[in-house]
Amino acid sequence: MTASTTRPLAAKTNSVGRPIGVRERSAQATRDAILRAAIKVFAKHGFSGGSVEKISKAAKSVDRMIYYYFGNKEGLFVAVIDEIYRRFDEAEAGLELDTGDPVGALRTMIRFVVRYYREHPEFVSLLNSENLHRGRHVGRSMRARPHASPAIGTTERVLRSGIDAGVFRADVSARDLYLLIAAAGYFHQSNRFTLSAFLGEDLEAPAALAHWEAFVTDMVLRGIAVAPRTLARSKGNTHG
Amino acid sequence: MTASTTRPLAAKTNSVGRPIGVRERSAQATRDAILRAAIKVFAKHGFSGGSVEKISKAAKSVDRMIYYYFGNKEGLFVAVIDEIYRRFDEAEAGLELDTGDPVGALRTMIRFVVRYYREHPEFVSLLNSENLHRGRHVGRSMRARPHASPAIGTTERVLRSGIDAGVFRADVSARDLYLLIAAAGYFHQSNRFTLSAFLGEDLEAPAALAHWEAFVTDMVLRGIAVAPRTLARSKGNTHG
Amino acid sequence: MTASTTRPLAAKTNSVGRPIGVRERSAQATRDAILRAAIKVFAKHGFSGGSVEKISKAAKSVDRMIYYYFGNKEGLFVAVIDEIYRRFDEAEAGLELDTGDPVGALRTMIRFVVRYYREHPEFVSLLNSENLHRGRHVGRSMRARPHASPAIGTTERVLRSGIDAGVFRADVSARDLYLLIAAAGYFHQSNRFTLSAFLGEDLEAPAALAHWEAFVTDMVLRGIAVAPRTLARSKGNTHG
Amino acid sequence: MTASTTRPLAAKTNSVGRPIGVRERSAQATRDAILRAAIKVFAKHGFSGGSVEKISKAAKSVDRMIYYYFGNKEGLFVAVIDEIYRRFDEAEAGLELDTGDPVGALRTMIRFVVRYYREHPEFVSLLNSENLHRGRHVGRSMRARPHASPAIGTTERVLRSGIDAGVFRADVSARDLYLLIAAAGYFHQSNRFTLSAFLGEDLEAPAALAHWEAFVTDMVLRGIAVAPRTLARSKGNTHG
DNA sequence: CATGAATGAGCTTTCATTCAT
DNA sequence: CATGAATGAAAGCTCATTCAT
Repeated sequence: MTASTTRPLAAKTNSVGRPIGVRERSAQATRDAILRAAIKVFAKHGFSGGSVEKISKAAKSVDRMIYYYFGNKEGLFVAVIDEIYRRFDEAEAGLELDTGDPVGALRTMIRFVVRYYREHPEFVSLLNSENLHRGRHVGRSMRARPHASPAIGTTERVLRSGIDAGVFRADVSARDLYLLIAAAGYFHQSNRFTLSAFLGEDLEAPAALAHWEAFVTDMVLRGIAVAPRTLARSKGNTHG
Repeated sequence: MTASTTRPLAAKTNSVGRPIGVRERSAQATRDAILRAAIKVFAKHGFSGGSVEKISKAAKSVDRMIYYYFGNKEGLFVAVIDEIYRRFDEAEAGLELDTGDPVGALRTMIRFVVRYYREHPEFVSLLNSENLHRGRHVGRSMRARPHASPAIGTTERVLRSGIDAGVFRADVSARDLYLLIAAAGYFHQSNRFTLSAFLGEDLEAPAALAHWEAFVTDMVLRGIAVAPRTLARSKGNTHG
Repeated sequence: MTASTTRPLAAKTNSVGRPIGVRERSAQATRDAILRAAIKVFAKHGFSGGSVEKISKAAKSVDRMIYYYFGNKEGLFVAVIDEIYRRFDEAEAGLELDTGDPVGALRTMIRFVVRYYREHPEFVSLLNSENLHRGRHVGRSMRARPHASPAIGTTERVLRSGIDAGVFRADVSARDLYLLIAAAGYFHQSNRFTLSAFLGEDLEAPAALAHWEAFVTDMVLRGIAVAPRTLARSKGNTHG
Repeated sequence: MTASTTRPLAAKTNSVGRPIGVRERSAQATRDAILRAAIKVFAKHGFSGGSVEKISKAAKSVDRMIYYYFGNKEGLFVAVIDEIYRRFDEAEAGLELDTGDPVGALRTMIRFVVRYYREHPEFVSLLNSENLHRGRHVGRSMRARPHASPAIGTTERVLRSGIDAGVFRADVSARDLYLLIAAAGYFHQSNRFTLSAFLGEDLEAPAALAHWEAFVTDMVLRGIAVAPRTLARSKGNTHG
């Protein structure tokens, strides 16, 4: 079909060449397809770079449907942020932690976080986009959400079990602990490209990930272990 | 090594060494103004969102000059990435570390990194943008740069002095150590908006920063301290 | 065969055959106005010189609509080429030729070609533009078109009738004959400005056209006439 | 050299990377290089599409020099038109024609014209550009030139020798004859792309050219041959 | 419920050209 | 004689969005 047909080129569908199943698709399916496409596109190009057209094309729908279901581009982005948090919470809820083994449970926890970021690069990328926009959208979707994150609750339980068992220090907050774990996993994934250039090695290699996971686990466990003698609190306390 | 790496913006001679005339200095000033404006605008809006017009306006110049000096938007972004790395390296080089006091030196190092990110949000934001684009630009400016970063070199020296003094473990690499410190500082700054919503508290408050810096310092120092008894290596080794 | 080839601009139904509403007719009208304006503007300024803005203004529309209906400037040019060929074929199809009078029919044919070029300078100019661009666009619209042109088919019929009547040579191909006629008409029109300067006379004057038409007709008829003695085949054959 | 150097990217030369010989080149050599480059670029892209930058780059010089030597883009185009006519006249002047053999001389003449166009596509293309612009530039360069073209003078001599020898008709003007020959050669070359699509065969193939040259020669010679009985002058005079 | 048509503002980039030595 | 710096205008094109059924 050439440019000289009656139908405009920019139209995504027409009565002859419409992508299969668009009309037949239920409303919910269309909405879902758009949401999924938006996650991909926004993750790849950012909020500004992810155009409405790219998304509608990726969803095999048309621009107009985005406005129909999400109001506007920003509304769609809010839905995207909401959805990726939902997915993360869902995955986290599936974690099986043995509180009878606090160290093992913490290892599992660390492994989960580090790997979740790695396996869901769109989560990391989208959070970066959201932070670029100063959290403008997250406020809108988080309002209905309990402020304390489930993940911190989980960390809290693990930490407490360790304290109770006498293997973890009592003066560490779950919040701080979780943030440090998240930071380690997040940074390694989020900055993998600049770091790879910076370090001259490929952080995406599986071995690099395994090494990092082991290192982080080691450092965190040492950091919260009950220490026979406190070394680090003040400068020069144990030596000299 | 590129020209802007070796020659700071304030350079007073041109590439042939001839003393600069009025016109030429204004040329350099125009270029510098554009670069500085670009850093601000790209940091605030990302690469896609940071329009050429916004930049030229902020630089009190015109669009055309950006193409004259940097070829295109992407060339400007490359120059921006180059410049922010240069600034970081420069700041890092100014660090005065007493290798006679390894713990103190490491504290200083951590404080520097955490605070640099906090005080240079554009650095963090721009690195995020660059990673969104899969490091497309960093390769162009980093190619001539020695792979090992100065910061890791510094970390290496501090770490070694501690090992020599018998206070730091010998089985930790400077690379890993530096990455963990960077991760902690970076994540706290980069994700401050989503984390603030997530945690229901303002991570930008000075107290929040001080708390985080103290926590990270504590955890890192404990993590690399020589431990009388190894606790964390394998699950349930000392306590079961 | 493309839509605009089969369906003239005045088509009153859309591609699904549904009678058109007010809005849809206006859509078709917009598209037609753009196409007509594009023919004029591209003919006058060439492809590069014919700006999208000039066209949209001439069509009393806006730039954006050109992209809506034709994708981009090149797509519009493809549609233009398509349309002018369609018009030529249409005009040619309207020719009434008496095969009972081969010489007369050929005269008519020559007159038609020479005058069509003269009366449709945009056709000539646009073909020149298309050839400047190495036929990049014609391929896109011609692919579905039968390779032999209708005009050559017509020439073939006239030629054969003359051969059958014993007045035209049998060893001349319709293709070559048509090309020579076209060349004569085309060149006189296409190069009228440089030729006018070159010859010091105005080729656009009606008398100049009439003279040229007569000369070409005479030369062509002599060229294909059955000759009692072959004169021109080889150098010095009959007259030495 | 990266974008962050002091020198602008858009500059074509600088003190380090200047193309060899630019400064050392004599003024005349620079002018010639620009003129040659302009011929190529204008021939390929037309007047509008041939940008000053493309030309200066192709000439391994800088934009500014074009203004220095030719005033502006239009002045350069005038010089280009002037130059290609000069070259054609020069080539034509080199033709050796035996007036003792009028038919052979005319064959040579036809061969020269057809082949010159083929071997100098830039000539054809540039004349098309000039005609697109309604001969705006040719007037400026032709003013000093004698109006009658050398080629027509040559044709005149050949024609007269044939008339004197009794082999060519006396009622054909050199002007008309030359125009027909030129038309045939020009059209075949100029429109080779659209014709190739139109006819479904490649007019650029050497065989196609040879065939065309033979056909044109045959038709022209038949057309101007003294005919024992006039056939073509008026409709139906010899038949029926 | 769904969609074709339309749009104004903005985007990045290139244009031919002049300024000021 | 030659050239680096600068520039306003315009180029082609994409943007998110609304209109009108």
